[in-house]
Formats: sequence, C-alpha cells, structure tokens
Amino acid sequence: MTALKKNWQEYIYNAIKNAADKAGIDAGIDAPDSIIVGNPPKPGMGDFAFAMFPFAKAFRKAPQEIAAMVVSELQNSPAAASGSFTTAGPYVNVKIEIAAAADEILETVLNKKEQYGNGESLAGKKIMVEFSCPNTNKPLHLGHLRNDSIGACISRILKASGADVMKVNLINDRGIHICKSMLAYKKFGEGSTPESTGMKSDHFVGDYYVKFDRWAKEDDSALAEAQKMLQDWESGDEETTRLWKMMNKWTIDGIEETYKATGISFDKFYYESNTYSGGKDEVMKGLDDGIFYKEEDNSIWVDLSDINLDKKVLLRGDGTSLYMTQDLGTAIARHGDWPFDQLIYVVGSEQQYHFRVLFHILKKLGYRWADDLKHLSYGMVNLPDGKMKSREGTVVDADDLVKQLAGLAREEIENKDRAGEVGDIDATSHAIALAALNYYLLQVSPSKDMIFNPSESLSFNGNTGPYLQYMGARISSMIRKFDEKHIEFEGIEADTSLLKVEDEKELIKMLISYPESVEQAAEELNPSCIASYLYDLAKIFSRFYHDNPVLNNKDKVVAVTRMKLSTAVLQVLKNGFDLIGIPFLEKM
RNA sequence: GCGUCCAUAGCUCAGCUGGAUAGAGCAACGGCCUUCUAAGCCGUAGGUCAGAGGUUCGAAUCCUCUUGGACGUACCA
Repeated sequence: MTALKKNWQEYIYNAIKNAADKAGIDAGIDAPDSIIVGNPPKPGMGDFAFAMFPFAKAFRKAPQEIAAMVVSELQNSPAAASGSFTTAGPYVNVKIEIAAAADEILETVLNKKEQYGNGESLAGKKIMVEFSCPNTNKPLHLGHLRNDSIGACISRILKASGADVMKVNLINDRGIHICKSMLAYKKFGEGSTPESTGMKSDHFVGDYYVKFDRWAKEDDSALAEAQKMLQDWESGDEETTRLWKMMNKWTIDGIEETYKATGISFDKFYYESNTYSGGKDEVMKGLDDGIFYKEEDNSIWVDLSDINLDKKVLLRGDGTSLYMTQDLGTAIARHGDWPFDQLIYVVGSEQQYHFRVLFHILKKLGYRWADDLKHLSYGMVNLPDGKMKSREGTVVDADDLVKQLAGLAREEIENKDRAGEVGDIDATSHAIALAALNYYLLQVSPSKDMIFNPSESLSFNGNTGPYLQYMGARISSMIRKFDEKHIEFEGIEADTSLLKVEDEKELIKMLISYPESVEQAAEELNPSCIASYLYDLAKIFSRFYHDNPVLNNKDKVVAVTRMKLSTAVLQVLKNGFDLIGIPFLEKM
C-alpha cells in the first residue's frame, strides 16, 4: 500500500467520522485501513473511488446522501490541498493532484533504480524453494520448463520482498525408472556414447528409456530385471554403480546445459542417491517408536486413518526405498543444513497427495518445522489435442522448443532488416526466445492447467514477452538519442506540472502501484500478477508514446519531463523483467 | 466411491480482500508508417461469467447443490 493511498484512506475515514459525529451517530468504523480504495471504471472519472454503501446502515441514509456529506467534509479538510473530489451517485471519486505525486514517484524510481519495488514484508525470513527436480533418465520437457519458470520467478519475488532465499534442486537419480534406462543401455547400447553418436548427452540417455519401454511391452521379464538392478544398486554392486555414475553424468551434464540456456540456477543440489538412506534410517526409527508398522512381507507402512487417508508403504519388503522414503530423508537433511522458516516445494498438482502425506508423516515423527512446509502446486501443461505423452512422442522437448523459438526470432530480425542494428544476432534471438517462453508460462496462474498452443506461443505479437521487450528497446533507443543531443537540453529541468495528458497520469499511477504488484505476487506466490502489471504498463506507455511526441517535442521542457517519465517507466519495466525472466534488450 | 483443483468471448488467458457498463491477446473485418523501432497504434464485431439456489443494498468473486473436466487415491517418481 502506497503512502498516497494511505493518505486518502485517512482523509475519507476522518470525513466519515466527522459527518457521523455531527449527526450524533457511530459510523461503525474504527481504522482508516477498513476504508476500501477502489478504482473508478473510467480513468477520466478520477483516480480513487470510495463506495458509501457500507455506511448506509449506520447513517440510516442513502449512500448518495452520505457521499455528498463526505465531499463537503473533505472540502474543509487538508485533503482539499492534494486533490479534488466529486460525488458520483453512491461513490466519492477523487482526482489526485498529479504533479506532486509525479515529482515524488519519479524521484523515487530514478533514485532507487533496480531496488524500486523491493519490499520488506519477508525481511529476516529464510525461505528454501525447491524446484525443477529432474529425473536422470531423460531430458527436460515443457512441463519442466513451467516448473523452472515458476520456481525461479517465485524465488526472485520472495527475495525482492526481503526474504533470504535458497534455491534447491533435487536430482532424482535413483529408483526403478533410472534402472530402466540403465538396463536398456546395458542390453542395447553396444558401448556407444554421446560423443560417438554426436548426441546431446541427456537425449542420448532418454532414448534408452524409450527403448526400455518398447522392450518391456514385448517381454514381461524386463521389469523384473530392472527390479533386480535396483537391488544391486542399493546394495552397492560395483558394476551397476559404475554404469549408474556414467549415465547419470551424461544426463546431468545435458540438463545443466539446458539450465544454462534457459537462465536457471540453484544454490544447492540435493541428490536422492545421498538422501534416501537417511530416509531409510528415519523409517526404521519410526518403526522402533511404534509410529509405523511392519507387514508380513517385511514392508513398512504408516497408517493415515487419523487424517482420513488410507495407509502408505514407506519401505519395500526387499528393503529398497521409495519416493516417500527419500523425500523424508531429503527434508530432514535440508532442515539440518539450513534451518528454514519455510520450505516451498514447487511440484505439479498431481503430487498433492504425496505432499500431504509427507508433511503429515514428518509431523508424526515429531519435527515441529513440518508446519513450515508448503506445496506450491501448479497445473499441467497440455497440448491443444490433449496431453503430452512420451510414449506417443507428443512430448515437447525443452531444448527443441527454445531452439525453435530462437530460430523464429532470428527470422523476424532478418525480415525487419535489423540484423546489423542488433549486433549479436544469436544472443538477441535467444533473449527474445526466453522472453516469449517465460512470459507465456508465467502469465497463467500456477494453479491452473494450461494449454500450450505451439503456433500461438511462437508468435511475438500482442500480449507476449517480446512485446514487452520491444517497449523496453524503444525507450532505450529514445534515451540514446536524448543522450546524443544532450547539449540541446542542457540546463533544462523537468516540470511535472506539464504532465497533463491522461496517459501520463495513468503512467504515474502505474509506477506508484508497482510495489503493490510485487507484494501481491509474493503473498499469493503468483507470478502472473507481475506479468499482467507489466503488460498494462507497456500498453499504456505504447499508446502514450504513439500519440505524444516525447523527445521530438517542440517544447523542450515538455521533452525533458517526458523523457524523465519514460526513463522511470523503463526502470520499472526492467525491474519487472528481472522478476519474470525477460531479458532486457537495448536493441531488437 | 473418496480427496484436491478447475469451468469467464470462436481460441488462449486476466479480473486484487464482493462494488459503477466483465477486460486483454489471438483469429475476423476496417483504418494509421516523409517525425522518437509498424514486434506498434486506433476502431468494428464477439459474453445468460457452466446451471440452479442462497447470503448481501450489491455476486464472475462468498456458501450449498447439480453438471462437465483434470489430477490423485501405486511396493512409479
């Protein structure tokens, strides 16, 4: 909440109080905070709107009449100096004096620079964010990209709100599915390597995962062999371990390349292969303490009837561990490494049950911090004709997608004849690709499933990341030209009282509300707040810039003032870009 | 069956703790480049906010039910 809004809440609050006192009644409100600040439906009607409906009961009067009383109170108060107000039926609409607000916000933005928008709401909090968590049996696909975008963005938003954030990844490098690709390679690989085939190493491994699937369809013994391999692996069999190490490295190397290309990074990597045994110990301990129980086949279970759930297996009869086993171990290890105030798991909605159970078990085991765990569940990415299915080859591969986007961006640059202008065309097209991708993935609220429409996501027009980048590039271009002509403008000071156009006012208001967007995004763990904010800001600027000469203005004072406004808009765009993962481009 | 989530324009999505005439983009149609990058700007058309009740001065938003969908309820992760 900005100071400006707070002031007006106060003014309205006092006005209502005074009116109530005069009428000898109790207004039924006790704090300025309780006054709701709205926006009038049309910009021309004012900047803030206050509905009088809630006070009708206390006053025993029609809201229209109360509005009139409030306005007359306002006229005799300090509020009169900072704006004007009218009744609009049951509403009191306020038009703020823009020059004073503009002066303040422009100074604030231009002084704070990349710090503008950062808040303190989470200051002192240690928040760990887990995301990505790839399996080491195949390369990343579109689903991972959504996870990565959300996880990375949430981390930045929390940091911008003052939290101490630790980004962690959990490499899923053990389990039956890993053994499947290992087994297929052992059987069909014939000693080939990523180098010998010239393939990206994670794709190389992924192919064997597919091969296993095909083999298992024809031969029932395949699965049993994989099971056997898992036992070998957990008992430390040398040959299996060697194969595992080699293939894991291939996959992880390949995935790291994808991370690098998509701008994803982590502060710490956890590996299931390290944490699963800690989880096993924990399960054994829980068994001794009578929290878990053993079945006849030696498997270990937890009874969850106390939270209206069934029972869940924690350790197989043959002693090998499961997803749950290692996740217990991982959580405990993490809290030991870095005692967090909150741990956010960015994981798909299909695992809601898993996390509910995980948190509950940790609580049963007596870990108080179990209450600080949160599953940030996000929806699936589907294709226009349904789901992505690896077996049917409808999976959208992450590397392919990024490459394809960059290719299209490059074409676009060439078509516009801007190849010479942009400098490094490869870097530029890649940056545009990332903008398109991240914006596309983040403009949708995480909780919702989304449809990935290839032709639409490959478009760079309209409500897209590249549109935002384009606005940034145009403002940058203007600033360059302004700097070149600096002699012409020497000694000329900006005068915000000249900001009279409606769009200028809108821009000022947008600048003021940026920190609220960030705060809201942090509170709701929803990046789409910032995505929509940025689009709104860019859209208004675009219209303003189209209709009103800035640098080329005949009046040099107006030119300087508008340049200052534009520079502030650019700063806020850039700050938002950093959060959403849109690379800023000086030229495009 | 039970649990969680979802349903807004032809399509993809916004819509803040309930507030004035529900907004964008894409697709369609029509305008605008001798001036700051046309990846742009402006306009036209397109809606029973799945349906029915309820709460309220006031509901896309809150509650209940119904319908439709997704996901889960694995000794997969």
